[in-house]
Formats: sequence, C-alpha cells, structure tokens
Amino acid sequence: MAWTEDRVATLSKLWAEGLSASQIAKQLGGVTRNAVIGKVHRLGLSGRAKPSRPKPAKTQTTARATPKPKPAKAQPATRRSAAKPKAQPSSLPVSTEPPLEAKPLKDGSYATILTLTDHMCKFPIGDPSADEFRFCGRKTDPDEPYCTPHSMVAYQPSRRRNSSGKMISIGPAPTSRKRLR
DNA sequence: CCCTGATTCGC
DNA sequence: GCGAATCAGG
Repeated sequence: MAWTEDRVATLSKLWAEGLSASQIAKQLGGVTRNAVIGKVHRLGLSGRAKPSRPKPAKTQTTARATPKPKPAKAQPATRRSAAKPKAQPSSLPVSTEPPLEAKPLKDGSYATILTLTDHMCKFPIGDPSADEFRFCGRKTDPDEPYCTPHSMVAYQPSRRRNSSGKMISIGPAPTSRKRLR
C-alpha cells in the first residue's frame, strides 16, 4: 500500500484527532501501526498532545549498533512470586477453619505479613481484614509456600477423599503443582 | 499481557 | 521513503 495523498490526508486528520497509531492503521487498512507511526514521523508531525517532554533521549542505540550477540537467552521463566493464597475458605463445605492453627513464633508473636519470611508457611489464618489475621508460620520445605500439612489443604488435588473421609494417600510432596517452565 | 508512541536501520 | 523490529513506558 502506498501513501497516496488522500491516505496521508486521512492519516494526518486522524492523527490530529488523537486516534492512536493502531487505530489509524486499522482504519486505513493495509498498513500496520508501525507504518503509520513511521509515516507520522516522516511527515514531521510526531508529538501531538505533549505538554511537556522531558525525554532525555532514548537509550536503545546501543542495542542496534551492537552486533547483537544473542547468546540464546536462558529462559523467560515467568517469575514465580510469593504465594498468594487469596480468598478465605469461608464458604467451604464443612469446617471453616483449617486443620492447623497458626503457630506462635519463638518470641510468642504470630507470623504476619511483615514477619513472614522465606521458609515460613504462608497459609493464611483468620480474616485478612482482621487484626488477628496471621499466617501459619511453620517451617516449610525449600521453595514451598506452605508447610506440608497446609500444602495438602491448599493444593487439594482434584482427587476425592475415600469414604472414610480421609485423604487419599498423597505423596510426600504437595501433590502436583510444579507445572510449567 | 495488553497497549502506546519513538527510534533505528535494512530494504 | 518505507516499515519491521525493537525499545521504553503505561
């Protein structure tokens, strides 16, 4: 697609109207937003509503100028952030209370969002909006957000329980959850 | 992850 | 001149 005069006219108009490059591109058809932006720049009408422009100059020249080694990136690996138990089990079938209560720390206090550390079970205890809210705080296995018992309730597999109500023997680990990556 | 505009550069 | 690729933000 070539930039005919009328197309450029349309481009200018839409751009002036504040439409985004992709919007304009879509409307014009046959061009990508990059093309639009490129053209806009070439036409010299880049900045639209730019009150201030403290742009200290982009720093991407290096990437371009450099031969670009591209050593095969290690791995995207979606960052696994700290566990977020979220929502309280207030609407669970039976007991609203988890099998395990929070365990006092050595100093007698309880684990809070402030005192939770790496190897402490992050299983939430109580109402998150309440002052008494705390975390289990027990020791956890490396990498695990919860202590073993809490892992079981937290990651209750889609597996059922047996008739006696007991859990089906799950392996030592918190079940299957280390997916992905 | 979606989107934005900005920039560079091979064509 | 063109626009894909890429960057930097939101």
